[in-house]
Amino acid sequence: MDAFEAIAEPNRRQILDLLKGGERPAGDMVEALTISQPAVSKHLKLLREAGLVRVRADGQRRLYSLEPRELAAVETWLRPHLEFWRARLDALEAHLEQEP
Amino acid sequence: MDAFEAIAEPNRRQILDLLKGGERPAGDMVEALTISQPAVSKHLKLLREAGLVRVRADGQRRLYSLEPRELAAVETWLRPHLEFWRARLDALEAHLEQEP
DNA sequence: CGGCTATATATCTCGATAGATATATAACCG
DNA sequence: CGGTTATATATCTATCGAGATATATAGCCG
Repeated sequence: MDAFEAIAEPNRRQILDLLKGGERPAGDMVEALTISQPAVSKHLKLLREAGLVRVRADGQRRLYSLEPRELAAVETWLRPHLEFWRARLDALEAHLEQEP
Repeated sequence: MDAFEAIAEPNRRQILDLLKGGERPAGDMVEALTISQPAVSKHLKLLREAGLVRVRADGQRRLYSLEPRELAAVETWLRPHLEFWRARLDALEAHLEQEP
């Protein structure tokens, strides 16, 4: 599963949002989400395989953290579109200023 | 279907990429992609419903163009993550410069 | 009108995904 | 060791998404 599919799922985006605050044990995600522990574990596995998070063991806990490399790939696709959009907005503004 | 799910599909990303070049008839997308005409039509419908493209009729053709409003929602989610990433890269660079 | 072109919709099938419950693994603690 | 906690895996089910083929709609042209 690629990064685009990975971030298409709301629970997974929420996990990534939590990890913006720094490294966190899997249990934190289970608490924060409204789905079962195994479901969270499965999402974490997908995020790992998509290269969006890293894990390290800490006793019986697993500490997850962001691995932003693959998110950058999303941005690489998205950026030209945002630029296209900004260009159109700029053109619109210029037009409006022409006839105020 | 929201914008995140919409851009998760490669054929749909390719359609959006084509439309960066400006308004285009549905037939152009059918030519460019390797899937059937009805499959393309279905993707176009999804993109319309997701608010990512607009259509207008031109005789028997339908002209599609980008509607970037919803893509901005993706950026809104993505941007803080990219900033998190940049902060870490900057920290790494600073560290490397410390010991050259 | 009749045929042709462009596009959309209907229907079906297959594979993938998300979830749940049950169970396994494995580290810690007494 | 035995129990407890934290997390992962197995299995099953229901739903969904993407594709194909077949068909409908609708505008154009002679």
